[in-house]
Amino acid sequence: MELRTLGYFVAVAETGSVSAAADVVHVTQPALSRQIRQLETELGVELFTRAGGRLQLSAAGRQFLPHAQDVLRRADGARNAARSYAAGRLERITIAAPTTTLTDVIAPFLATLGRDDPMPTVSESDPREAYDALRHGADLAIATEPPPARLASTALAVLPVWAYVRADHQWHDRDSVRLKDLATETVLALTPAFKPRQILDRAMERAGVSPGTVVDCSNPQVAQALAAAGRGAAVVSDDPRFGLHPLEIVGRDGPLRIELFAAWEPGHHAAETLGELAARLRLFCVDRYGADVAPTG
Amino acid sequence: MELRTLGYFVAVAETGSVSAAADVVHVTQPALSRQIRQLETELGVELFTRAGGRLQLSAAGRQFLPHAQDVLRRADGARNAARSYAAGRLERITIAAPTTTLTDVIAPFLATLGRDDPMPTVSESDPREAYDALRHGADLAIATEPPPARLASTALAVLPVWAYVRADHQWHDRDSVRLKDLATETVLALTPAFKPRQILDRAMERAGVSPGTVVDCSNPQVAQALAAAGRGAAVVSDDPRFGLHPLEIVGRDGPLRIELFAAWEPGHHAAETLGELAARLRLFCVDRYGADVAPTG
DNA sequence: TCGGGACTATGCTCTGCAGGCATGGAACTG
DNA sequence: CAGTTCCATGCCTGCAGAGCATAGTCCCGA
Repeated sequence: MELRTLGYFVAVAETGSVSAAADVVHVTQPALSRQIRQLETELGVELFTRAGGRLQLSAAGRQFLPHAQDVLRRADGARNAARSYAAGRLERITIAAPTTTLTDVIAPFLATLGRDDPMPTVSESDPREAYDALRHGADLAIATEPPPARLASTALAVLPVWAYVRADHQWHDRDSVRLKDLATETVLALTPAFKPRQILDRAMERAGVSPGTVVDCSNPQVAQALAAAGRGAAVVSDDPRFGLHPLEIVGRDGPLRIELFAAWEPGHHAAETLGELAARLRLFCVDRYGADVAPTG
Repeated sequence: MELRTLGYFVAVAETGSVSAAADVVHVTQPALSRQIRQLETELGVELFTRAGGRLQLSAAGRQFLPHAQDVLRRADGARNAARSYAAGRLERITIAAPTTTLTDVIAPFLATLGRDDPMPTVSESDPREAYDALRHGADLAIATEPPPARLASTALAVLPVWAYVRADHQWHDRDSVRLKDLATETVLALTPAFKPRQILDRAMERAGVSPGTVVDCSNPQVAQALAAAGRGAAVVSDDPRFGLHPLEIVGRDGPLRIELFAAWEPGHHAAETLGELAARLRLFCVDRYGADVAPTG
């Protein structure tokens, strides 16, 4: 049973005769006649009754017909899908990103996608391995490391690393805090696996500031919750919760910032679409986070 | 693109290598390698990336994979369906019957079918052509004529032809009426296309009774409605409506009766199932109409 | 750095099957 | 009864698909 054979069967069933169907499928009547018989033998079912030199769809054939038509339709669908991939279309897109980026940036961005856009799937990835995800099912990778040169990429945004304190904190009327001042407060930092923590550590090291009390939080929400409880300053890059007051953290080279990049395989069949999507994501970041966008292309 | 080819693609995609897939689909690695390339050429899409001697599903391939799997699954479904037809199973059944039988007998019977029974479709047919319907899509035909010998068949029931009169009619305390008495009342009969009318006409002729006033009604409900309006006696075989009072009509050879038969093609792939269904329909008629069942097999 | 192993691609060959042509046979039609 | 229409069968051919042998490529470990 092959698609060709099924097509023959459907043609004969629909035209009502082998001769007529032969015209439709562009083979000769004898070839078609044989194929139909072979199909019947293979399936073990009489699809047609041969009453009086003519062919007539049998009861079994009537039941089988919709199955055959269905398979052919699906096959057509698959072919068309392939054609659309060849044309650079993307039906579904898998986006790999670290957790924080996923919830704060990607998720709200996905909400802006329209019906014509690919159906998105997201895959949480370790920030260090985000670009590797492109080799294992992801179409677009978002990460905080600059992507390797071999990938096509766009810089999406430069986001501040915030120090969040309670509204009644002594810093509640300030917009920013210097690193060495921050070191005097209990720092509710993330574990070193998180980018904001790495940035904080590096900035402290470069500024020669020795950290004061640091509490490792496994999760930005926890850090913020502790800050809301007045237990210190949460250093994260998330959006603020619990009515916390945000402060920029000023280091030796200016405010602490975390970069965001989108990257994809340049050989991806829909590389163009991916580029457009990345550009839209960048604009989305501009809208959402103001002018803090990297000019790099 | 054939089912075989799609199977090859899925095997390679799922095993992750041509060599491994070759074992699965029982062809040699070179043959498989070529088939995959041909499929890619035909579809115009790179399904795999050939990075470093190894094959890796490309983004387009990842999108295409579910399509291919779907087609294969459906094809399997079709094959299984065919197998079940070969085993005499029936997924859907089309029952042809005249209108009255359809609403009064078949419809309530269908309500008793279970989930394992075939999904029924009914087709209203002219009583004279019911058996011809077997040649044009019907699996089971119900009719009032005895079926031709070449068909497999069962007698289902013998139903009375009723004379329905209003509850305040002069006959309201009688169970039956004789033909010649009926001829003194206005007879609300069906058009001659309906079996009850034919039976009435033949019985009158045989009894040598000349009919009195006869009103042709195109439809049993109309006849009953007129009877309910006190315009005469409705002669039909339907169930009573409007609280009408039923009378058996006694002719020369006893009460007027209408027979009901089920017939099907003896060569039908599910002839056995059809026979069982007909037997159940017969039992259903017993339950519904009492002992008025023909003993014929 | 080199050799072995694992994998894919390609050249060559062969076989089986699909399809074409010619023809026979059956049934309906006028 | 001849003509037409349709399906089946025999025979032949060409091609696609599959096998075998082998070359090329990459990775890994000694």
